Amino acid sequence: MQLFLSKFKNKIDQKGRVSIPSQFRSILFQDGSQKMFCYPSLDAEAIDAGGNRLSREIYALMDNLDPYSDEKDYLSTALFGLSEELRIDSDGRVILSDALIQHAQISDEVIFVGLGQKFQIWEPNRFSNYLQDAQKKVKEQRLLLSKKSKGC
Amino acid sequence: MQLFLSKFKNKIDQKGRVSIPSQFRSILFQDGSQKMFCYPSLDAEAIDAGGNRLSREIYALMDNLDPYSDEKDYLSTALFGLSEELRIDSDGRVILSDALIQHAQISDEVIFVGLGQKFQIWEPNRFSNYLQDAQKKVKEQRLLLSKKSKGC
DNA sequence: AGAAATACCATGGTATCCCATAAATACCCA
DNA sequence: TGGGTATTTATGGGATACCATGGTATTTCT
Repeated sequence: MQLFLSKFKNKIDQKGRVSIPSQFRSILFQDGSQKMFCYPSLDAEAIDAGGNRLSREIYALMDNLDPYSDEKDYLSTALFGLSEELRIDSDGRVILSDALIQHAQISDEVIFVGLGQKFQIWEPNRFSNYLQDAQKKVKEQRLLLSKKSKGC
Repeated sequence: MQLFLSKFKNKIDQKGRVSIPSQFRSILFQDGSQKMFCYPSLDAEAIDAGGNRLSREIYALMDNLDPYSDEKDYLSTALFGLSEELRIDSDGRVILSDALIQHAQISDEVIFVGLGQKFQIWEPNRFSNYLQDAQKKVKEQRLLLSKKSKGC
C-alpha cells in the first residue's frame, strides 16, 4: 500500500490548471481512478484530497452514523455536499473549483502535503504557519511518549 | 538483524547526488526497498534516515492515534508531510531534497553516522561540534556520578 | 457566437540511466 | 607471506526520459 508522503509546491496557471505531483498521481492511478476526490478540510483552511480509498473511507464513515441524527445531517452536508471528483487531464492536471479555492484562500501557488492515506492542498504561507504549530505539537507529543516509556 | 554502524564522509556532486555508503546500502536493500526513508531530525540539524523498518515504525506510531483528532492531523502533517522516500539510483546514490539540505545546512559534503536501527546525515563541521558537546556532557555526567558516590 | 472545458503540442529544467575512471579493498596463488 | 590481479566503491560526465508548465487548437454546451 502506497502512502502519500512529502510535500510539493506547484503553480496554478491562467486557466486554473495545476499539476498533481507525479508521485501522488501514480498513487491515484494505482487505485483505479482518473479522478481526484476532494473536499474542504473540516478544521483547516485547506483542501483534503485523495483517490478511491479516501472516498470509500468517507462513505463508510457515513454508514456508521445514526441515520436520523443531527450529526449525520451535518456531516453529510459538510462532506458530501461539498466534495467533488475532479477530472485529471492527460497531462496530470486538475482545475480546482472556485469553492475550494476560496475555502483554502489559494491564489497562484499551492503546496501538496502528503498525509499518508490522503493529502492536503494549501496556500503556501498558510501552510508554513500551520506547519510550525504542527512541529511544536510533535515535540510535545514526543516528550509524552518518552515519559511513558521511561515510566518505571 | 544488521545494524547501521560507523561513519562515512561522502561528497555531493554538481547534480546533487551523493553515494550511500555501501555498508548502509546493503542493509537498506536487505529489507526489500530501493528507497531511503528520511525526514528532518526532530532535535538536531541533521537528517534521520533508514529503510522499511524505520518507516514502518513511524507509520505504526500514527495508527495508534484517533483518526479524526486534531492531534492526528498535526502529527501526520509533521511526520508524513516532512518525510520522503528517496529513490536510490542504479549506482547507489540519492538526491537530497532542498528541504532536507536546508534543515541540515548541507553544502557539498556529508557524513553518514550509524545509529543502529537508523542513521543520520550531517554537515561535517556541525557533526564534529555536536560530537564535542556530547563528549563534554558525558564527562560532566561522570564527575557528577563520582561525587555522588563519594558522598555516601 | 461566446465561454468554458478538453485535447494536443512545445519547451526548459531536472532526474535517471548508463558508462568511464581512479582509488580502495578483497582475493588468490605461487 | 607477499605480490599481483580482480572486484567493489565513490565519483564524474554524457545521453535520455520524465515532469511541470505554458501555449494553441478543437470540442462542447448554453
